[in-house]
Amino acid sequence: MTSTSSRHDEATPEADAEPRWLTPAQQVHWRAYLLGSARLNEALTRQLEAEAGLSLSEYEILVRLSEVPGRTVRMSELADALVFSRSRLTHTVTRLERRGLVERRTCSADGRGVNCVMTDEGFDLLRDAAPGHVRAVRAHLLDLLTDEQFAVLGEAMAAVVRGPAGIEGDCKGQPSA
Amino acid sequence: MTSTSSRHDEATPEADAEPRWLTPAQQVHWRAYLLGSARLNEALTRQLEAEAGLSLSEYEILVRLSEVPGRTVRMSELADALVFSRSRLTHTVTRLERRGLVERRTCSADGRGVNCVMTDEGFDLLRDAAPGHVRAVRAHLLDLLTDEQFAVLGEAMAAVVRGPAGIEGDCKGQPSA
DNA sequence: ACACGTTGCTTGAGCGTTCAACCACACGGC
DNA sequence: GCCGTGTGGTTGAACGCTCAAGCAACGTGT
Repeated sequence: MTSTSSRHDEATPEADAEPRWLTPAQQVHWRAYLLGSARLNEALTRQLEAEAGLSLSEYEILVRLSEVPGRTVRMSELADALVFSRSRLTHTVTRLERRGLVERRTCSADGRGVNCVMTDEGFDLLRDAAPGHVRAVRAHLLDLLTDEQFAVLGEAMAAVVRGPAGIEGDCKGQPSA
Repeated sequence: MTSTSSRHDEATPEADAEPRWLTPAQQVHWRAYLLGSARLNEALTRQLEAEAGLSLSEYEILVRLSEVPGRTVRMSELADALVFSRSRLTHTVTRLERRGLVERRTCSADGRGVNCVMTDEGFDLLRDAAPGHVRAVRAHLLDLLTDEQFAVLGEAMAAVVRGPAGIEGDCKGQPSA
């Protein structure tokens, strides 16, 4: 998928300074990445859904909230930290709020701002959900890799996060938008 | 996100043979993975959408079709190869068909089967779309990594695809379902 | 004090994926 | 021949995300 190769249009004559296709080896790795990341995502999503009734996004929000004193974070900060669009965060928090895991509180000191506060229920749910999630991460990723491999993977993805060197259009902050 | 750490519940007394949390280093890598894969996906999705009006799923289907003689693949094979649910494939192919990029043809030799055939239009579109996609893959992934790193990444993800050693519940075939 | 642009968040429509039925054909036993 | 089971594929509702529009409060200039 998402290829990159072509049996129809081999290496083009134009100087191969900017190669049009991937080498076979690159293709194999690229496809492995696509497949693997899809599978991993799916496995974690299912596990969380089954054991805690949470989506990954919801889980990430709860985790973030649990990490700060007061379990309170402003919507915009939350969105930036998780690299969610504001709209996405609004929708997801609305769902969490309906379930009583989180509360909205208008921000003193800035009438526009909204603070997202984790309730005790939310905290308890996260506490119960976390071990299973960690187990899943281990089972589907960590335990399958050597420490070496995992470290390289982490560094590689960190490079991806940093993004292409000179870009202006789609670098950081809001998911490009 | 998706943590794995806890400032509230340190190492539990129970033999730490099965550690409950990730080490700080592991956390860093894990978060990098989550962020990076999200970003990469987004970048590629946007690029394809903008330049060819295709989603990644649609693109993958076209690629697969373009790779076989006759540009014809049975729905179920397509689903297995791409690791799409059957339903997802049906919907996506329906959209592609409406745009004239693909045709459905009932399968001789098995009345239930349906063959998915790429039209010339579909092929032309893919041909036009591919270079831009490859460029994006390079810009957002390949060019940011050393060959070493990319190779390790590929192998690591291949291990993920293979999955946990002894599982019966959710290994291959249909996305677990 | 007031208009203006900006920032923070929400809203609703549209789209793609999932899930749970569901139909249609194939293959086996009888 | 005819049921029953299994397989291939489709359908429609629910759900989550995106996008574009909207509203409300801040801040600045005049």
